Amino acid sequence: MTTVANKHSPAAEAWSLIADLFGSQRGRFLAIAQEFELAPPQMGAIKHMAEPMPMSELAGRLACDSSNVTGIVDRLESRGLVERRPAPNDRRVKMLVLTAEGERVRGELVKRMSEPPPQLAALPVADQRALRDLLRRALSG
Amino acid sequence: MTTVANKHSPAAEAWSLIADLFGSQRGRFLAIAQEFELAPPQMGAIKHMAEPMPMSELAGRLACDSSNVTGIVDRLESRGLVERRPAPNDRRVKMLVLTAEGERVRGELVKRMSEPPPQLAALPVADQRALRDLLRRALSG
DNA sequence: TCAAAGAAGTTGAGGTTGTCAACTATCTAT
DNA sequence: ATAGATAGTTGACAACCTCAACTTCTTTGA
Repeated sequence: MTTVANKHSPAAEAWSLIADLFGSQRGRFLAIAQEFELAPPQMGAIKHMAEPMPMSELAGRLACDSSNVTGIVDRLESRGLVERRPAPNDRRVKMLVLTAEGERVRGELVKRMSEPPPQLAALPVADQRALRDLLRRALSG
Repeated sequence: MTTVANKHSPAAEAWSLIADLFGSQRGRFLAIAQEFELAPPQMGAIKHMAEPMPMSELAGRLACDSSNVTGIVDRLESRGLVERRPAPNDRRVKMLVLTAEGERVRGELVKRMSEPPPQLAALPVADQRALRDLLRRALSG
C-alpha cells in the first residue's frame, strides 16, 4: 500500500487509508460490472438511479458532461434497463426511469457492491460499530 | 468461519458510508487530474509509481490488461514523466521509472489528493484520531 | 540438450468513455 | 414579443479498455 501518511493531521492520514481501502476494491468492482455485462460508467449510472431523475441531474452526480450521459443512457436504454420519459412540467427535460429489469439489475448490483471488503469484515464488531458511528457523524454534519 | 455481513452489519454500513464519502470526492479528483493535464488513468498510474516496477506490476495494480498499460505509459513517456528501462535479470521486462519531472509531478499530485475532504476535516480532532486508528487496524491486519 | 510451454510487452481491431463546440427546442423574464 | 438561459443531442476527436495474435525471451522437463 502506498499510504502517504500526513503526520500533521489525523484526518489526512485517515483519508489516505480510506483511499487505499477503496483502491484495493477496484478489481472487485470491475469484476461485478463485468458480471452484469455493464461498462463501469453504466454501472455507476444505474447505481445513482434509485429514483427517477432528469439527465442533467445524472450528469451532475457523475460529474461529467451531459453529452456523455446521452451515450451512456442510449446504451442502457437499448438494453431495456432504462427509459426516457417526458417530464410533466418542462418539455425540455427527459426523466430517466428504470424499467422492471433495470430495477432488478440495480438491486443485485447494489447488493453486491455493498458487501464490505475483508479488511472491514475482519474487524471486531465493536470496532466496526465505532467506525460506522464516526463515519455517520462525519457525513451527517 | 467467515460471517457474510448482511446489510445490517456495522461493517456493511461503514463501507456504504465510505463509498459515499469517496464518491463525493469524484469531482475534486477529476479537477486535480485536469489541473495537471493528466487523464484520470494517467494520474492513477503515476500515483502507483512510488518505486520502479515492471509494466506487468502496474497492470496488476490498475487491475487492467497489460496492453492498456502500453498506451498509458506511451503517453506519460512522450511527456517526459516516465522512462522505460531494461530490467537487469530479465530482458523481457521493462522497468518503469519516473523522471525527475515525473517525481515532481507525482509529489504535487499525491499532496493534493491527500487533502482530506471537508467532512473529515470538520470532525473533532479526537474523532479524526479514532477514525485513523480504526483504519490503521483494519488495513494492517 | 533442446523443444515445448509460459511470461512480458506490443500491435491492431472494435467498442466505450469523455470533452468541446454547435445546434434545436423549450422555458423565463423583462 | 424578444432576448437570454437551460435541457438535451450531435459530430469530431482523443483517450481508454479488452481481446486476439504476435515477438522476444525465459523456464521447464523429457
